[in-house]
Amino acid sequence: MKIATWNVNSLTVRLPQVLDWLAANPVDVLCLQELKLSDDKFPLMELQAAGYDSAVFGQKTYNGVAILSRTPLRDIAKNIAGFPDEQSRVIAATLDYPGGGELRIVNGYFVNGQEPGSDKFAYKMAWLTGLQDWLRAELQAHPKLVLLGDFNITADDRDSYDPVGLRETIHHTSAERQHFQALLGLGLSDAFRLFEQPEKSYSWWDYRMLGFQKNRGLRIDHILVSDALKPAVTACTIDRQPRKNKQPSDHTPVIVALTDASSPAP
DNA sequence: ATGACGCATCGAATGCGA
Repeated sequence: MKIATWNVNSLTVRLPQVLDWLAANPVDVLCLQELKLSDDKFPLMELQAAGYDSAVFGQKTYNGVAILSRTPLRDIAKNIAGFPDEQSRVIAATLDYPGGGELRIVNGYFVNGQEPGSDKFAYKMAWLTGLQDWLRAELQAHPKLVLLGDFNITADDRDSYDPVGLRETIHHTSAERQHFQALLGLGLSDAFRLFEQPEKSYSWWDYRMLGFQKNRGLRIDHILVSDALKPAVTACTIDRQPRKNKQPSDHTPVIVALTDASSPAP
């Protein structure tokens, strides 16, 4: 099965591209971030016609997340239990795992943080701590779990086009990277780094200054798989194609492939 | 240090993203 994440930067603008992408890439699950629309504006029917059930946690103007799935979603949870939040940043759901048992999907639009030392950065730190505490329990309840989305964190220097020039700036600070490592410490693995990857692989490029054309990007969209799922991961790739569209999102999809069998292939 | 680009907000200029 295949699971993907994509920050679409306004689903209103990007819906045609999402439908085109799903037609060309019929993944089982697609997690979206930055819907920038309220639940009543969510294109439920269009996605249903494309074969996807949706769990939605929208918000007007900012944030907003959704999980699209070819099979029914249940036990939908919104935001981080125990961390009161005005902003719609997390949605979780459970589905049947083709190999047996069930699979928990946790889709997050992590806080940007703007600038170290700012109030927004403090919010990012608190949010990350809240996420970690909640995920510990989620992993207990759901051993087969995928945490994915727009993390707004580069895991290490390989994830940045300019790790030296941008050292300790937003998305590059040690504080953020320590939080990323803490998530791995819960029993999660960065699926992308389980495989050999091209150098300078990124998932986001600034709209300005020909960022994409010059490949001045960051890898900040991640897919983390739990220990129970790790043996089943067969590939993790970034699809740069949608970034070449007219009127693209500044992010592009990341996809993970899992074997359908509950035990790894020989 | 600022702006560059795109999206959202009622109607223009500003906030925000990363």
